[in-house]
Amino acid sequence: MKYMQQLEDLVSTLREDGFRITPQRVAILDYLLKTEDHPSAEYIHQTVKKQYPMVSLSTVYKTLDLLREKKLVNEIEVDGEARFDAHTDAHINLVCMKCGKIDDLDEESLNGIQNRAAKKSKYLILKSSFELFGYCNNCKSNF
Amino acid sequence: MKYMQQLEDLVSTLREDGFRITPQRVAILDYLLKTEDHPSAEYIHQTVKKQYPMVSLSTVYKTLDLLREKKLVNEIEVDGEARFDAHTDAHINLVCMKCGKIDDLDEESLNGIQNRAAKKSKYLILKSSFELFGYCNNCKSNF
DNA sequence: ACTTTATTAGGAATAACTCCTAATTAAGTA
DNA sequence: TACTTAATTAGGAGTTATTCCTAATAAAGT
Repeated sequence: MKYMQQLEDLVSTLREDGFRITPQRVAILDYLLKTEDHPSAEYIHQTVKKQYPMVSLSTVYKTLDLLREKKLVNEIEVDGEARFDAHTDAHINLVCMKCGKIDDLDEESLNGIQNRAAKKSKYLILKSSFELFGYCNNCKSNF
Repeated sequence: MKYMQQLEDLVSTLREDGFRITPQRVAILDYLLKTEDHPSAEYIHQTVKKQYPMVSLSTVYKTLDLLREKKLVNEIEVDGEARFDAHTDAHINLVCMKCGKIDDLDEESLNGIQNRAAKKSKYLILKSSFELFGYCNNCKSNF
């Protein structure tokens, strides 16, 4: 399996940086690598608890902070809630305002736009976020 | 002044849709049209209170809801807080992670990207949000 | 001026997230 | 393998932006 390799790599990265490898951290990373969802912290907590009942919500938040800082996961804010995802290169997030799902869409031109914007504005860009909100193919039918 | 005309137009739009024109609503719209900032609800409240001391924070929120629904203002979420702006066509928001300011940058290609994404994904797109986070020209020097 | 009904003020409630601290445990060392 | 120590965790309390609730107010049509 591909994600097993990814998991090992990410764990090594953390270990090399002096972070401890705890079952909680591995479980969260493991879930994020496997899923296509863009789960919230709460949802990650509920899911990971099935395997590791003792994991606390505050540990989920702390772990997500760590993974975000190390750029191992991406965070977007939707409807007052953070949603996470292991897809870390620039892409478009399609957010369904009805069912709440988020789809990723690769778009090559984003990097160009980002570079041009950095040059024009003289900002030092550290992170980008491109979101389109609407109704997904399923949900738009029900109107 | 240009914004006076804009204000009259927006007020007419609201009135024609059957909404009442209250001093609170006018004050909030007026401020949003005049400013280059991307103020939070709290900041709008503080500012508008200087002119109309009796305006309440909950009215600010309700008015912003209304203006957002009517697409007269745009909302972006930054750092767990909503920020508002009367610039309603698709553009890039440059967010300084140090001083918190937000600059707008027009970018013609966004509409194309948006249309392509809609076609590919089969989403019905209702709103878009393009943000670049980093340090502005002033703040990046201090590192 | 009168009436109706949308709107407001103010505060209580909510929810996502952060902060705090004692207990635990990863991982280096002997 | 036992020991050490400092990072990490669990759990709950605290914070903060936002929403919700309701009696009082006022916009605007008659």
